[in-house]
Amino acid sequence: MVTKPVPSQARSRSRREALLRAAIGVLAEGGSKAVTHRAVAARAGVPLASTTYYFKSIDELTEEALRLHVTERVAELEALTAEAAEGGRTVEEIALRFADALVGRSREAMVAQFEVYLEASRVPTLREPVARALLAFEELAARALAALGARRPEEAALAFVAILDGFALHRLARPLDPERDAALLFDAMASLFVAYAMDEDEFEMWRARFRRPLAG
Amino acid sequence: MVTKPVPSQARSRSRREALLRAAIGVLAEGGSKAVTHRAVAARAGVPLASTTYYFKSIDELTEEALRLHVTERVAELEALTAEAAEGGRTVEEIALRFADALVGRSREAMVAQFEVYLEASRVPTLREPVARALLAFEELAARALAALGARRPEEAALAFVAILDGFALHRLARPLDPERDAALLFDAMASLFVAYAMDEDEFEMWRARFRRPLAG
DNA sequence: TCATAATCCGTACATTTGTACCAGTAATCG
DNA sequence: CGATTACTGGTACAAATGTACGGATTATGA
Repeated sequence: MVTKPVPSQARSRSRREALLRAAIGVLAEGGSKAVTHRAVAARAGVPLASTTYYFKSIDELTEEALRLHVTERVAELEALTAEAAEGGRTVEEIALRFADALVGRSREAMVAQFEVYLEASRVPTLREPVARALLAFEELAARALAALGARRPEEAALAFVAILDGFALHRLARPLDPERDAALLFDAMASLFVAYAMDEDEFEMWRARFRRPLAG
Repeated sequence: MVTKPVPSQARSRSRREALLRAAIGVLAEGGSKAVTHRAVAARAGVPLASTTYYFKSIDELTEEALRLHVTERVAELEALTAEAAEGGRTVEEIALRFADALVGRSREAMVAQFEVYLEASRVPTLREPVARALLAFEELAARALAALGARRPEEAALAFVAILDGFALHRLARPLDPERDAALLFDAMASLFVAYAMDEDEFEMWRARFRRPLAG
């Protein structure tokens, strides 16, 4: 049994998946130190031995769970991208949908996503799916920005995704009033829209104001 | 020995601190599951028993290490805030210093900071120092923005800190070319500056462009 | 200087955890 | 239907880990 094949029986496949989802849940609740065979098995409602039957080690289980999580994220986002491309919506609407898809998830899902980011900085195998996920996020933003004639839409897209993740991370670390938080995020997104929609000359003109020294 | 007092001897205090710093290092390298008594003691170069002598449990050790980390961060930032308030600098210079202080740290320090954010979403004791740290970051940004006559400087500051942390998080998860990354971040910060420096009316005028529907 | 408290550190031990084992059951395929 | 394979799940056990213990050493203060 050098490499474990994908289970052939339906019930078995669903068990395997249940284990992966349980692992995400445990991770979000208690952090990576809480992800043990026993905790995952208990949450998935399967016997302990199932975990070692389906996965070579606990690390492999965790890693595959994280991969599944980002892969599903990408699929969602790709569906949304296709929908946005149909046209007939305002940028603001798209921005809201976009923010919601990226950052309007359950606390659990957001914690898991950020755990993936951090884990990717340590585990090379996770970098590729994480990079794909970020790219999918950015592509959606870039598409909307390009349709608007924004300056450097691909680069602006990086800024959008960054500010969304930044807000989400801060919200986890320091919860604010949800309505205020949403309003602030929306305002920040609108601001980015405005600045990136200018052409280079216009932008440079505004920017010159910030090259002057400040009075203390 | 219900509560452990602060050590009275100098050597002892420095050992205790060495343990806390070692814990941060271990955490950044291997995640929270790597933070064990033995790993921390080995990294700090002290015997295993020191860890239980100074700390009631491994969780307490971890938590205090994280608290120390954010507290030091706040102190750095407060020093920088004072320096920025002296005047005679351009906003761009301040922005660069600000970005550097927040996000230009070692990979290790950044990973640790984000681990704190996630841990704060689970451990209530961490919320207060994390909130103080975020506030310190935001205050520095708000001060510069206010000096510039920016619209709603406190709210704009939230956006700045969010975009900085977002970029930093993405950089960890998916390293880009460092020069390109820095240029993108700088451009994004400049864009936010521009948008938040407009007055409400001007901003609304620009924003109207984004209320129109998009062509697919 | 002496007594008392603080600190040190090797070691022991119970608990938790990862992982292997294997007898049994269910599915699959010829 | 029979045999072969896939899966199940209880249990065992070695390794890692958290934590306690207690005697040796060092600082502190009267």
